[in-house]
Formats: sequence, C-alpha cells, structure tokens
Amino acid sequence: MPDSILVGLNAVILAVTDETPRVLTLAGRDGRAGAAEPLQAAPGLDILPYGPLDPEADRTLELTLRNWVRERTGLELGYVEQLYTFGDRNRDPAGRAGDPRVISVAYLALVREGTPRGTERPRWRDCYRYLPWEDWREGRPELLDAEILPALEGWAGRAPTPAEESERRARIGITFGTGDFGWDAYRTLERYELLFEAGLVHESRPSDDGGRDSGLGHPMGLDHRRILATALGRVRGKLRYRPVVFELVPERFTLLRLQRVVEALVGIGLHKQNFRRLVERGGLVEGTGRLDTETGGRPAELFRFRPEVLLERRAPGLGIPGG
Amino acid sequence: MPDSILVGLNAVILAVTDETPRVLTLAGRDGRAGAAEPLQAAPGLDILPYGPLDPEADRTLELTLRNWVRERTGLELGYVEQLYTFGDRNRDPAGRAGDPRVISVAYLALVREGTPRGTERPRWRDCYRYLPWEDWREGRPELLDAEILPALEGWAGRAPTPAEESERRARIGITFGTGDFGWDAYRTLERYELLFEAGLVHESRPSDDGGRDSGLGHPMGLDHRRILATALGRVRGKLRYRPVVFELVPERFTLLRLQRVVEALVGIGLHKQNFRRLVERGGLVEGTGRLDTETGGRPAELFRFRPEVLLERRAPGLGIPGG
DNA sequence: CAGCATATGCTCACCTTGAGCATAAGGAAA
DNA sequence: TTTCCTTATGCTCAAGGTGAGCATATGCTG
Repeated sequence: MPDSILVGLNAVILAVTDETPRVLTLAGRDGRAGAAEPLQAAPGLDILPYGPLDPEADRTLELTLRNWVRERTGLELGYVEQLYTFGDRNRDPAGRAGDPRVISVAYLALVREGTPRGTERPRWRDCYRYLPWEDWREGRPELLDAEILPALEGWAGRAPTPAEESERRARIGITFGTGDFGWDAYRTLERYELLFEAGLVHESRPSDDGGRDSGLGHPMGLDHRRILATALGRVRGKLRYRPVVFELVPERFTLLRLQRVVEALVGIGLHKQNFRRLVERGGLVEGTGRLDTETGGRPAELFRFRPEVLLERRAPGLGIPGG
Repeated sequence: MPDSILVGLNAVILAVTDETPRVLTLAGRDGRAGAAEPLQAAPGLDILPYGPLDPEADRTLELTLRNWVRERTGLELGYVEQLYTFGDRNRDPAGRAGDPRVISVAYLALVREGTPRGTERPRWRDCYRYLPWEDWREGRPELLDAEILPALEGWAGRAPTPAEESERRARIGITFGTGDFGWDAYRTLERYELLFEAGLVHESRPSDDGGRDSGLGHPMGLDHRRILATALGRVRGKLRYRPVVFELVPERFTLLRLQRVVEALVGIGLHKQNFRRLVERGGLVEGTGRLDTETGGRPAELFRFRPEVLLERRAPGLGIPGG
C-alpha cells in the first residue's frame, strides 16, 4: 500500500537576534489538518513548518521547500541544506496504530531574522526554550546538576542488568561531559535522545496529558524537538568548517557582533582576541574602514565577509573549541 | 496525488579488500521491475541495491534496510548511517515525463567484505571504476591532465557570459585543486556534479546510446553514481573524526594494513610513521603482542581496536591531510 | 580630567602536524 | 655465514595552530 506513505518536508529555520538563537515555529493545530499536516500534534504544542511534497510541482526538493516557506511565512530562505530524513514509525508520541507512515525530509535553513507572516501563527522562538541544557554561555547550566544528572543517574540505576547500568553511565558521561573530557557542543542530538530514552522529556512520557511544564525544556509536537536538536548540532558542526555565520548577520558587522552570533549558536563563550585572530588572519572578513560608535566603548570597525576566501582556503570555518 | 510518489531505500555498501575500496552493485535489469525497482536503469548498467519501503513493516528505516539487504544479498551490515535523500525529478537520465516521482533515502554501510548471494548478480566493484579521478594513491591520475581538465576548460570557455566563464574556472579550481591549494579528497560529490554539469559523464549525455566507454569513468544506472560519490565523500570525512575504519578490518590487523584501508578510501598515500603515531598515541589501538610474519620484512605486531577510546576522547578519528 | 567600557595589538607556552633520519628484525641471496 | 632487501618501529625537528592572558587605544560619561 504505497499510498499509506505520506512524504513531506520540514524546515528548521534559524536566525540569531539579540544574541539569541531563534527557530521559526508554528502553533500546532487542534484538529486533523489534512495533507498539509498529516501528523497530529498535541494541541497547543509548537511545531516546525511542514509542507507536503507535490510530486508534480517543483523540480527539486529544495525548491519545493523554498517556495512553500515563502508562501506560508513570507520568508526568503538564504542558506539551505538537507538535514535528515525522519521516517520511523511512532514519530507521533500521541499517535495511534492506524496512522499513516509519514516520511519527513528535514532541511536546515539560515536567515537574517525578519518578520514572518501567515495564518498559522509563525513566530521566532529561542532555541534554548526547547533545549535549555544546551546553553553554556553563562557557564554550566544549573539545570544540569539540579535536575538532569540526578534524574539520569536514577535512570541508570534502574537498568535491568549491571552491564547495562554501566553502559548507561558511560553514555551519560560522554554525552553530558561528566567524564574526563568536558562538554561537547556538537552532541546535541545524542543528548536529546538520551533524555528521551530516559523518559525525561515530555515527548517520551505518554502519561503526561499536556502539562507544559512536565519534563525538561519546552516540548514540541510530534518528533520536532528531535529534529530541532539535529539541526542545532548540524549548525554547530558546520560553523567549524564553513563560513555559514555570515548568512545570519547583516552585510556589515563588528567582530564582537559576529562572535556573539557564533556563541549564541554554539552555546559557549569564546575568547575574544582569539576569535578576532581566527577570523581576521583566516581571511574571512575585511575591514570597511567605517566605525560603529554604538558600542559603548571605543568604536569598533565594521567588517564585511570576504567571499574570495572560498576560492583560497580549503575549509574556511571557525575552529571552535571541541574540534 | 500522493500515490504517484514512491519511497524506497538505497544502500551504498562499502568494503575494502586487497587495498581496493569496493561497493556492492547489482546488475541493472532490462524490463520494468515493479515496486522493487521503480526507476528503470539503462539495460546493463550497474546499480546500487534498492528496496521499497513497506509502511507496515519495520519500525525504523534503518531496520528495513538491514533486513532487505540480508534477504537479498546475505550480507549482515555493520556500521550504517543515513546519507542523503534523493528526491528531485529527472533522477533517471533515461526517464520520461510520465514517470512517477521516486524518493530514495540513501544509506551508507560499512562491512567486512564477504561473498554476497542473490539472484540479481550482486558483486563487489572497485569504487574507482566509477570515479577513477578520485584515486591519487599513485600520485595525480593521468586522466586529470589528459582528459578532465582540458574538457572542463573547454566547458568553461563555452560559458554564455564572461562572468559565468570565470565562475566556472573558479569552481574547477576549487573542486579539482588546480588553484593555490591542492586536492581536497572530501569534495567527491562536487567533482562528480561538476563533471555532470559539464556533460562529461555518461549520465549527463542523453545522446549517448549506451556506449559504455563514453564519458569519464564507468557509468551507473539512474543517479546512482551521484549517490556513490556522496557516499565516498562521506566516508572520507567520517574517517577524520570517528573510528569507522575498524568496521572494515578484521579483529586483528597490522598498522600497515589499517593504513592501507584508510588510504584506499581516502585515495591518497599517508606518511607511515605519522599514521602510526596518530593511531597509537591517540589510543585507538592496542598491541596484542602477537606478530604477523607474512609481511615480507620484519614481522609486524598485530593490533586490535580499543573501544574504550570512545569513552575517553572526544572525536577519535584519524586526522587525515586536508582537514 | 578621571574613570569606565569596549576595541585592538601582541606575546608566550603548549600541542599538533608534516617530514625525515635512524635503527630493528625478519627472509633471501651470495 | 654474511650481505642485502624489506618492512617495522622509534625518535627528532621545524613550522604552524591554539588557548590564555597582558597591554594599549579610543570612544563616552560624570
């Protein structure tokens, strides 16, 4: 029965404003919404933009995505890359046996933040609203020691066998950085999946009947929080070896602003002088001679991206700690 | 018309024997083959294993893949990761207007080579049969200066505008390493796509009526050579930061053998002593005390993979040149 | 003018990487 | 037995990258 498979596209659209990484969400609907939303999100939960694939329409998947994002939100996407295809059964925690199989090809998109329009209440949300343990800019989040690690420790202790118990502890150590090595910003998905398995997020607690505050972080509909975690990990990794930050800042920017954008996404603070050295000596930017006097201190020079770097260097990214 | 979309899985199954990277191919069929092979490969062209997605069957896409690969080839897959989802129209160079839209979720799998069975003539093929310009182990392939670069230069010269002409030249420089920086082993896909655009591979020459030797390298059916190029690039990248080589070698191996496997995949020769230093000091392997006397020279110690490294180091891969 | 805030320049220790020299230990040839 | 060839293995060194911090510059505010 090939017709019981639905194919659609998901977009994780990221922007950074006010030193906060933001993702574009829609308000989940309350009733079945037909082909445009085949999986049913629990009422009131945020979801990622989703669109069906019209086999007759656009030539490529990416064009399809750009088109319906433009139509439904008014946003013109800049950088777009395919993220992952989610096609397992049980993607909807609230789903039932007869539900159709839904294959979602998820894309990551980076934009300069603008005001979205549309009837589905699109809005920019702080990414860390959904994944609060990922933000280490102010140091280790309290949530970790206060809630996450104790709860995970309990989960490890409930393992059926001693072997599995120590395996769980090892996984906790790697993904949450409690072992010899520290926090690895790129293991976003592994962390979410661990919390999911341990039943610490709303999506993996079927007993939760919609209470928004149960579980860690703010939930999303369907498996969209998993998709978001995948996307965040991907950008974090991508920043290292491709100059994608520049998709997120205006044409002219100060180096500190650029740094703040990177920090917002990676979730850790960076050494200012070294960041400057990296980005300047790496030929990623060039000064414009103009100054920004809004800094509050000594005026900062405004820089712009130097696209020629793409022709000169092999992997022109920002060597961010942990790589 | 959702039922005019077909969803299937493709597997790029890689192994290394005799210092040659190999991919498992099937012989393309001559007639329409129904759901099991919705896209029609040109007769006689090799194709990658393809299986439909049964929405009722396995819980996850990856399990589906493992199962039908086992059933159809007798191979038990080890390491598996999702590669990319190919869903554009015109995936079949020989396709026609009314063809259904086929979405293929492609997976990369690594195995220790075994003998495949099955009715579809599965066989291991040298990856460089299809992408001969990717093998730099014996130095720069002659094919490059003899055929590829002159042909690409011609293509650049035929650009409609001077701007596009210089853009083409820049792309050639980056992907084929003719510029200031050298060969970048990871740009496998970019190179294939450039050759495709330039009409230098069989798949992008509709006029070719099946002559096997027209175009560069050996063709594959549908867009499977593009999928293979994607896979090769992915393994090459993955080797850098994950210990996936060990999926391809027997439990005990000499360091030279390990190096040869890496070299086969990455397509370049490595400095022996440095490779040893990397792999030993990185804690990736441990000596077993046993010796291999088949070396032809001084016997080499047999090593084994040290899985604990996964708990100790952050990104335990092999820092291969170009990263 | 003092004090504050941010920008920007520079140094230094440490580590990694690329490359090569030198020695070890087998087998085969003389 | 000795020599030579082959591969294994150990070690060194220069060059460049990275993490961290000190010092100075330059605006604004009181």
